[in-house]
Amino acid sequence: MGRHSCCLKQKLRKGLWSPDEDEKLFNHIIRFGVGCWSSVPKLAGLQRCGKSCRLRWLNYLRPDLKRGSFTQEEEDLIIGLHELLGNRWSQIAAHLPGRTDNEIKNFWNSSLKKKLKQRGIDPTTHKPLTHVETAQSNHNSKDSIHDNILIEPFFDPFCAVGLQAAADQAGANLNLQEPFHNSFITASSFFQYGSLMNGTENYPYGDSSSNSSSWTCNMGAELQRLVGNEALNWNSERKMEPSFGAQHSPEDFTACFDDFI
DNA sequence: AAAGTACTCAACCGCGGAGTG
DNA sequence: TCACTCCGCGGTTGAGTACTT
Repeated sequence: MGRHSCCLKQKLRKGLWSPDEDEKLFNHIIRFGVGCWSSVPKLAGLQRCGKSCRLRWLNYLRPDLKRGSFTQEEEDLIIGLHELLGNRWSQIAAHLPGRTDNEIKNFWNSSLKKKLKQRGIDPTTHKPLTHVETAQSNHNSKDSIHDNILIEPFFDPFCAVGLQAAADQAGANLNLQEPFHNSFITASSFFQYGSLMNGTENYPYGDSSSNSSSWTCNMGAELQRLVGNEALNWNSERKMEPSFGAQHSPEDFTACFDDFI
């Protein structure tokens, strides 16, 4: 097995993506879709391997990404799903529209694990820690001052995403996320939401005024509904569909894209 | 103000599974 | 069945930034 063959080639760039590279990749996928990831770098004129392009697209450039800090509802959902699914980040992400597995994984490792320890809960087993472990955890941990800091997008190909982040920051119930999604779905049918959206479109997302505690009270039943047989039948696991399908025309996307800029 | 420490998050790495010839 | 390629996932790393001393 070993290293991916595309990474063995010389002169491939690594590290952070430049805005120019982002633009090339974004424009290429707008026009032609993904197709074969291994051919994307060459066709897009990038000195990157296909894996790198895929990761950049999925974690940053995808227009359906939700930006900004995690809401209390999302936080509760992640904790509940983690209890059921463990470190299956892609499956957890499938239940959080607009969030990536990488984003959730980072959030879990940097913030949620500590929060659970502070509450006396073992983040691995979700069971109460021993008194010694709890005391140790409380002694070593501090409240993260970043918990309420909004992550501002640097390069946001869709300004609506930034608007949603602003709404989140202000705590206003502007619910920009929904029209954002609906426009993509109804105006162009461009995205293949597949399992990502099925069964999740009725979430109380975007309703920042909703009562967090009451939502949490219903979380057990909600999780059962969401996860359903997945938690019990690992053989039936679903995978996220690619965001782009070859059947969509560039014009569809461009028209849709223009609505948002 | 400077140095040290802690934290975040984008990106990479390595592995396993699926598909194909 | 085997060899190979490609894709996707989870774990890990390291640069940049924020915070503390």
